[in-house]
Amino acid sequence: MSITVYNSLTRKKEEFVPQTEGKVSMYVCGPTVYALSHIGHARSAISFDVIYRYLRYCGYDVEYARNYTDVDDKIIARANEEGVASEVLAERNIEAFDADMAALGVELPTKRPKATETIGEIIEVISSLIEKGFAYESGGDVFYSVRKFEGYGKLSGKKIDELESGARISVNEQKQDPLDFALWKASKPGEPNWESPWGPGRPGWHIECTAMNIKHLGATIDIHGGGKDLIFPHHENEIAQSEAATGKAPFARYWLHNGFVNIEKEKMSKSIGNILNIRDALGTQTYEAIRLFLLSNQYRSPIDYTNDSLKEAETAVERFYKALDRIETEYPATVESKPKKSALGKRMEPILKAMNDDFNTAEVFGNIFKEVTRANTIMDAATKSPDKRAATEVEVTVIRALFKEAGKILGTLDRTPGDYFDEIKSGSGVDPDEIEGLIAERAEARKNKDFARADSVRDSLLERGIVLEDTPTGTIWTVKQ
RNA sequence: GGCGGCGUACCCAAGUGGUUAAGGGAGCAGUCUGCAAAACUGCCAUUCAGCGGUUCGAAUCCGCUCGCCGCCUCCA
Repeated sequence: MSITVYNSLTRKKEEFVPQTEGKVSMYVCGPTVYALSHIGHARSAISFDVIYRYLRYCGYDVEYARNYTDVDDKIIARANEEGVASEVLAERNIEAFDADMAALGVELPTKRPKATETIGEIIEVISSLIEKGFAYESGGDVFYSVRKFEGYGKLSGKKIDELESGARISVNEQKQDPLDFALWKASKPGEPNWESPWGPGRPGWHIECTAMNIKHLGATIDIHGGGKDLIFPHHENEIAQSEAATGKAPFARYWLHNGFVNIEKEKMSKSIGNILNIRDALGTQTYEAIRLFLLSNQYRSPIDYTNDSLKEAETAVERFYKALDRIETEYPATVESKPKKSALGKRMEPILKAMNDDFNTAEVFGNIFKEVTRANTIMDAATKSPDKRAATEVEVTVIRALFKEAGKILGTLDRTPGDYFDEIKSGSGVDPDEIEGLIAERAEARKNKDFARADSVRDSLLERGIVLEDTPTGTIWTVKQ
């Protein structure tokens, strides 16, 4: 079975064949660290995290680089507003980003280069572009001459002449052509700067990705990812820089782009003031629910983040963990025993088939929840007819193993039920001892057939969002969000 | 204006040429329960924005119409 991916460059699904058998090189544009990361960064990171996880699951040796752009106009502007050095601001936001990613269950890429650690390579690439006639120096700045690169526009489908007629490009006297973009910017007083053949300055926006790609992954990489908005101009310019500098095409063999996250049907933007930071989102729901929600949509489609849809996702996560908890409680042997490989393989087939089709995680969840229903159904049947217990144990062993496999791929539904429910309970701020005490009181009342008293305990707990469930093995409680 | 995309049930959403159109949430009814909750069962799109066309056969391909969105400027 092979993986099929939608390639933005060709605008169609293609079979994924890495340039070196068994190995994959992948680069994803990371954040420009001028502020806290928002839910859109989370979507990009999680989408490519799942791709990274799945490629390794399929046995590939994956070199995965995700950069930090830590020198940039916005960082400088923000640092000036706050009255701190731009290095300090950048470092602080890198730490925050790393913490957010960890909280979302995003695995660490194999490489996490910073632009400021790549200045030497950036200068080399720019020098080579000047030598080859693709770039020119002008008053301490260096610009890329867009018209010199024949394939300009091939990723975004734009034509240079049409871009030219668009009046929105600012005119800069230093440029030979308004479409040319900066590779190197001469520094103004007080700005971070590095020595270069063109005087002190700093890199332009697109060149750092080219340099980091070449340095860490080589002239031609397998997968290049990022948000859809980066297609133009960022990725278009990366192609122009990289292919011109190395003389090798394609720069990236497969271009993958994730869709945007809207908030309550509106685009996130500073002017609307509806930017949802990752840490705020994590304050109201678990990482499992956030990931399940984001991965319930095809990664290329836009997605609408609403309070209701996140609540629904959390309910679905709860349903999953309840079933897993029931399997492990009623069939404790499943925790230790392993299913037959062939049986698990057969059950995994639809999930792998979905993943192989451009990482269709939504369909994977469909399969997981089908298995949830099936597990509950056969366990119900075995409770009624104990002679079915042995066969049921074999089946739920397979299902539990399937859940674990899927959890590894998706990075959600991958904890123990205990850990999940503990987080929900501790996040609610209620005192477990108090609840347990009330449950004991209610149990006593029920034993004495004092149902009025038992129900009043239950009702008062329900008002606080605590739901009691009487099971054969005792009363359990959960917190409703 | 140029380029790209979307429109599937009450809501979210998968399915992109061929058995009964996944799954989640909500709702209704039943089983279970002291009553609940949870779980299970059944019901909930003869139909996929509309209209034409191609085909033995289309939600899936083509054309047109309507509606919505993104990019073209910093942006994940």
